[in-house]
Amino acid sequence: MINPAEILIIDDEVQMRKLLEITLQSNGYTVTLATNAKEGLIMAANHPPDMIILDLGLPDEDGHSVLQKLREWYTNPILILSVQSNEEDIIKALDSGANDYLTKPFRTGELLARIRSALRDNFTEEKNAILNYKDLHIDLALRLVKKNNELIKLTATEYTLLALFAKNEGKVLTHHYLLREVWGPGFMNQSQYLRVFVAQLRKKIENDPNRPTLIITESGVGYRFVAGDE
Amino acid sequence: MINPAEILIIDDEVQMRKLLEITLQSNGYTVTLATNAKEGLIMAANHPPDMIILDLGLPDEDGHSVLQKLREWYTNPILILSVQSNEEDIIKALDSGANDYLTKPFRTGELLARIRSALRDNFTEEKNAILNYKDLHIDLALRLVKKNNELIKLTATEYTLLALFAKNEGKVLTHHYLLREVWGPGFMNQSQYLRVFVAQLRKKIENDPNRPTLIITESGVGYRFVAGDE
DNA sequence: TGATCTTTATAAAATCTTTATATAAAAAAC
DNA sequence: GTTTTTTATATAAAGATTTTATAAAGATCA
Repeated sequence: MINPAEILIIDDEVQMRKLLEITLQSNGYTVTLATNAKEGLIMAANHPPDMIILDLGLPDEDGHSVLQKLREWYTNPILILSVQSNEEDIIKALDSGANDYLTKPFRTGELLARIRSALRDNFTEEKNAILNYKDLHIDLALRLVKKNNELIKLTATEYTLLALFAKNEGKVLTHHYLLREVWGPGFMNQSQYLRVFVAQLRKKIENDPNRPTLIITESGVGYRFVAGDE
Repeated sequence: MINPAEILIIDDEVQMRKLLEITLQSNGYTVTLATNAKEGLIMAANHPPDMIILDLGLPDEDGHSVLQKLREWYTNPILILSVQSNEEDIIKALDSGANDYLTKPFRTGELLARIRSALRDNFTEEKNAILNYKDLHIDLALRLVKKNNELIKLTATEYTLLALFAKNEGKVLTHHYLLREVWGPGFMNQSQYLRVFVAQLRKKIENDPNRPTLIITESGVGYRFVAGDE
């Protein structure tokens, strides 16, 4: 995961908070903690996390009420933790907008799996990367390239090549590597393809195609996409 | 609920099937039944439901394997039912793309609440939906399309395709994706269907079908529906 | 029967591949 | 160090191929 998901935990028990914090952090998540309903609502509002884990048994306010207040505006997943295992509580929580409901004590592995499941949809799409280099914008989700806010029309191959460059900003990519990734393993000695398509890309994205600043030639090796100025 | 959600149940036990069928039907869902893995996969492919309830203990194929095969193309919620309550099974299923996991015996009310929760996200989109692009109005609830306030007559397939485009405004949708969503996974290389129906749609919704501005061709990749000008 | 979907045929457009040639960079020779 | 030779790169443009658009005929379904 490139950007670790941020998870807000709202729970009043010290031990449970500690357990969750350690478990989630050691699995790569960024964790923020709230010890009661009021604090939790404020923290969620100030800096909306990617997911909330909410204990229903809070000292200062009924958990169901907290859930409802959150759902008035918060759209990311909410997972409920509770000692209550009676059906009414579960139904009420799920119908108030909770995405999942786990009863304490729970198994850590299962909790983590349910978190992954809940985050899966929201996370694959959202943080899907819009790359910005100088006046060049590459939206990988929309498959769109803009220069100075003007749409640039690229063919399928040109786009694949540019996206590959942009995802490896700063790195030298060898001819072999580029040919294999874009055209397939059977084309690894068709260096001429690469020259033709790099020239076409430069014509479309460079300010002065004769003096390229984005796609740099590394003679005898390959090409390098750079964002740094000059 | 205006259009009742269609739920496919894949379970080999007669009693369980009957219980689920009656419970779900009496709650307004449309239910289809499969008694084994093979049948379930075929039914899901032929007519993709809004949700699948999958029993992991099927006689003819391992449930985890069925889940993986479904997730290769099926994007709506999948809820797992199983007698297995061991952690490995739960984690494996959730990480393979299941949205929820319930162990038998389960409480009916909780099952229904979890179904509502799973369907909620997928279904709320459809309710609120009147999409306006330029002089084009698409009412997803009423299945109506207007251009310059005049009703446009679309066939079922044309409408499904246009609605899919409109829901993904700006994104490039690949041939495979469009064919799978509109015709089903068995039609993924019938690109000609797509060309025929895109041409028909353009004739009906574009100002100048020869110079389309709404449905843009991305040669070699797919099509893109755009609302932004030019 | 009439509407819709599927298939076939063909023209047009877009893209990819190849060729040719000019230019630039690196290596070798002096 | 300078010049020559060799090798690598850039680019336009022609040719080949693939992809797309569209009409229209045939099949299917209610």
